[in-house]
Amino acid sequence: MNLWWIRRDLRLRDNPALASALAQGGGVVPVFVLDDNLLQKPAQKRQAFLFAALKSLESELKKKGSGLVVRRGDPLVEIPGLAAESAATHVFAEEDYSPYAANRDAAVARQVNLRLVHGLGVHPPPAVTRADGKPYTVFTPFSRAWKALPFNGHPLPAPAGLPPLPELPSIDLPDAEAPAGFPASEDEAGRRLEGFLSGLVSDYPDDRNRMDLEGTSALSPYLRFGLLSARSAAAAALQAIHEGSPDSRKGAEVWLNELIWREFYQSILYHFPYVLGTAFNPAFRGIRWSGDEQHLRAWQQGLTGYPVVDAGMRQLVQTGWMHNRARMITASFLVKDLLINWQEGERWFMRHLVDGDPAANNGGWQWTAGTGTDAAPYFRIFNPILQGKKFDPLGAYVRRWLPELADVPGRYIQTPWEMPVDEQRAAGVMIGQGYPAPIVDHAEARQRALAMYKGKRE
DNA sequence: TGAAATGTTGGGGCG
DNA sequence: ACGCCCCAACATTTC
Repeated sequence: MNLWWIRRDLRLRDNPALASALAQGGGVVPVFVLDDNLLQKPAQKRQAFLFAALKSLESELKKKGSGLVVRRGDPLVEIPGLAAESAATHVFAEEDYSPYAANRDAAVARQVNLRLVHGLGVHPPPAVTRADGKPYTVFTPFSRAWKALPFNGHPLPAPAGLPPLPELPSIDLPDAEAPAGFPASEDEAGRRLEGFLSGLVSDYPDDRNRMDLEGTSALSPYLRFGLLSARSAAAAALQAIHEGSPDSRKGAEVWLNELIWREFYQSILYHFPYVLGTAFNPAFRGIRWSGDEQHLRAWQQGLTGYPVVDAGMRQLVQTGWMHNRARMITASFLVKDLLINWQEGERWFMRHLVDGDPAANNGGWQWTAGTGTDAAPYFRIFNPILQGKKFDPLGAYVRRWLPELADVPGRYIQTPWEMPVDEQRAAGVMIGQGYPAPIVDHAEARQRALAMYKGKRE
């Protein structure tokens, strides 16, 4: 008997861990451990997505003649325990590169015959390194090396049937509904991928930045929990690049780059696990960040007075997802305008994002803060007003998430504090009451940030 | 995957 | 006709 220990590979298609367990012969027990260490962390929407996805996976497993064993507790106890109960000789699992996962797996491997199989990304981190074996710390050369590696582009099919599941104790999955807008099934992930690559992708290079449109693939939660494999996504992108129309070819090229960014940050976390605790670049470790609790709370609640920032933050808390452009704008605002430690933002995002992934989230925050690999230069400071005008030209995104500004005329939608009082009255919102005045002046904040960072540089 | 400050150019109004 | 000024539009530099 073998265990297929499921962690963030909730799929039957293109699942190398499952395929290896099947190839081993002698039967497979699919198991998921509800890890108390992880479930303690506040991340309601993400957990709801996970539970719903598990429910869906369980029913797919049953259709194939198997089932799912669910345990709750510490994997260091539960996995060896189940291996003993089921007389399993091997435990197969998809390798996960976060420090927590790596330590957990090393500890489990001391007790059972654990076979870690690569499947989280397209290429395992050690495969994408420089000629001297050292990791890349700049994206462009990393992506060049990534693209140069052989990739056959043929994801594994789902197994036609599975060996029956022996009688084993299992607990019920927690009841949870997937967050609105993200039905949690492998089929849904496949449909989205196909739909995206046959439609939206041709306008992706421009539309992906438009916060008022749905121009992105919205696949992040599915990739996060492996309802869709990175290999399947990359294979489909490459197919569009080779066979699509000129527009969809270009779009797929840009989108593939986003997949590579994901893998770049996985590789960074693999090679430099300390980034979860401190700045990648030592020059920026001594910064004295602001401890202004009111500013932090205003940012978290979407009450900064800058409409695009607030729209993004409310979209996050209400839906568990935020448009990528808005992620950059809100992150820049926390770090550069409020001078609050990027780690506060990292934590808040992890708490609310359905797609929250330590590697990508940390990479994104350190990029914004200018403290990371291939980071934005410290003087790159987003102007929330200009960003709003450029990427939400009609103000539709702002109005959608800030109902109190619904009737503000277009010329003031990114700068409502400039509205004359009679216009405020006409729009049904008084600045300072129904919607806050800006909590900082962006021009002043920019000067403060430049001075602060300049002092810290080298 | 930035924005502001500064520099340059050229058309048009005007005496 | 000509020179001057203003300023929009674009380019380059700087943070």
